[in-house]
Amino acid sequence: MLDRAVVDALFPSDLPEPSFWEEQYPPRGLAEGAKVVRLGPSPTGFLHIGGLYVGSIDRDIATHSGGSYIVRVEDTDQAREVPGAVEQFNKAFAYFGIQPDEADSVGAYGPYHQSQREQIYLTYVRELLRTGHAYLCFATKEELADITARQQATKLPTGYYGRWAIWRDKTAEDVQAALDEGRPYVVRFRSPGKPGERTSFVDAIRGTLEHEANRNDVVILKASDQSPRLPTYHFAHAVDDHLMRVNLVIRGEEWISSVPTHLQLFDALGFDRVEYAHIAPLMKQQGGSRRKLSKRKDPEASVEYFIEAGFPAEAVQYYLRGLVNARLAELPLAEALESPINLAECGVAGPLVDLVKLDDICADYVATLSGEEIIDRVSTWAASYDPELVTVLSEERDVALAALKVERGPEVANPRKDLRKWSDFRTAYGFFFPSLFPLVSDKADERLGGLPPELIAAFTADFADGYADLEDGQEWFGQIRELAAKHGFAPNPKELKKNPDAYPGSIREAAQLIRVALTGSKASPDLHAVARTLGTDEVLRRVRALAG
RNA sequence: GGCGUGUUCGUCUAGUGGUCAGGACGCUGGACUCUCAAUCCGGAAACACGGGUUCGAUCCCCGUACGCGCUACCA
Repeated sequence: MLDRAVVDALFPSDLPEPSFWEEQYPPRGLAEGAKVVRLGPSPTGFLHIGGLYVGSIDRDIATHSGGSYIVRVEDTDQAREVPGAVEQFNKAFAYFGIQPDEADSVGAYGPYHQSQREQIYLTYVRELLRTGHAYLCFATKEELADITARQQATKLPTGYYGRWAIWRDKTAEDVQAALDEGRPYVVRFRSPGKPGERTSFVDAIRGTLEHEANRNDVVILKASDQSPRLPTYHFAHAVDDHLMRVNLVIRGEEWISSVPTHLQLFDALGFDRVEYAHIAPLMKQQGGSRRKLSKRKDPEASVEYFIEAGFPAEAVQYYLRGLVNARLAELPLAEALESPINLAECGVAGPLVDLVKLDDICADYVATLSGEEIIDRVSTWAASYDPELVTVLSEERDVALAALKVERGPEVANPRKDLRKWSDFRTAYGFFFPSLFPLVSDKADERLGGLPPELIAAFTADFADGYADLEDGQEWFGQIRELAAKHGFAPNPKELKKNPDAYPGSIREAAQLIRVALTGSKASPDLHAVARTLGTDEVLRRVRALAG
């Protein structure tokens, strides 16, 4: 063990003692059962959907227990940091309405960026060094690589432990000599783990878990020749979660294997242990098997994907909460968003993200919205992603409202479900706006179903010439019915089926001509309603374009 | 390799020592219908495998297989 004087000389002379930080960040005095939780995103790119997933669990637990939800940016790997990532995170969380109680400049337990907590970490590193729970390691990258290679060659567990921990028991003289040479070093934790020893701990989701005790002398403070001098995740977790008075750590299940290390660290530092809850990761189907959603390979792994496409935040939240607790998926949306998440009910296997199911949920959700609400939401989305649409919506709000009245609204028993996300609006309802509608004039257009051009021309011309803007739906459609008969279409699909060669098509195909002419689509809301909304002039303009 | 963790219809899952193993999405047949969507009625579809324990196991125990994770001065 190094002399205290030697240890202290490695640190700034004005570095505070642990008691200083303990007083600065006192216990919170919260009510019994209140959970203080935190999310620790790394600013290495866009927010992963898993971050949103765990963040919504954190937010929920903190809210329902009367605790606090902290976002602490874990930027200890400065090399991997991506500029602007933190802003992206904030934007993404804001979109989904998951706001922390403490983050950045808000909260008494900050700073909330690990890179700004150097002094705090150094205090505790010095403390571990003073008490012999940690030591200086001057091993080079080459030496470490060599150790790993030899361990692998002899099928030994890899790591810095036992006889492989070459600096663990060096004499004070050797350390001093290396120091005098100015060699860079890291600080390693002196693990108390014994060979064969096992530890167990309770996970709030999985119950009692057993694991080999940690024997690795993990690095707790990175290289001495870097500034700022930052800790590894393990050490930062112990120090930050203690000082921020976090009492429940909710994180991905990839951390389960590290818990024995974390427990040793908490003990060595004299901190009370925290409760853990390890969440199964969101998965992705890959051929016959499944794997973790990857930001690089899967666009839907990034929260950006959902924001850009304009998925309704509530629907995504609802879907995610249903994955967390299946019980919530059975509840109506509003109730499910209110009903508390229960950690004990969390699944232990990683669920597959099912975009098709999400679509279904979104369609159901949007169907409950009023036309006004939809226009507002679409406009908000389009402000960032479809500027032309914003202009159209604001200049022709009345048209948009009329369009969204067709087979929609509170008085309609079974509203249309053709809107899943805000970006669907243009394709589903864009045709209502003359400025967004390209006329259909090519009779060979595949949307017209391959009918003979002369027939198309004759039928549509006839329709336009005799068109009456009738109020009654049946009467209005009578026009198509009569013309269909006149031009030789079968009166109904069954008749056509019986005698396929006798007709060019059934009334379906005939109606479809008008539909495509008016909407440019093979699928649209009720034709009569569309025509009434468009107005006679516009109907004639569109039909005549096809008549040629 | 070692350690950990997981495995019920295609997917999300409910569930129990004796159940016709339930629901939802998707798929599919039909009804309705001018189309699409919606809606309604129906259908196919699962306890990973092998041993135990037991009168009986999807459920309890042990293996095996497979998936995932950790085994970094990444988190």
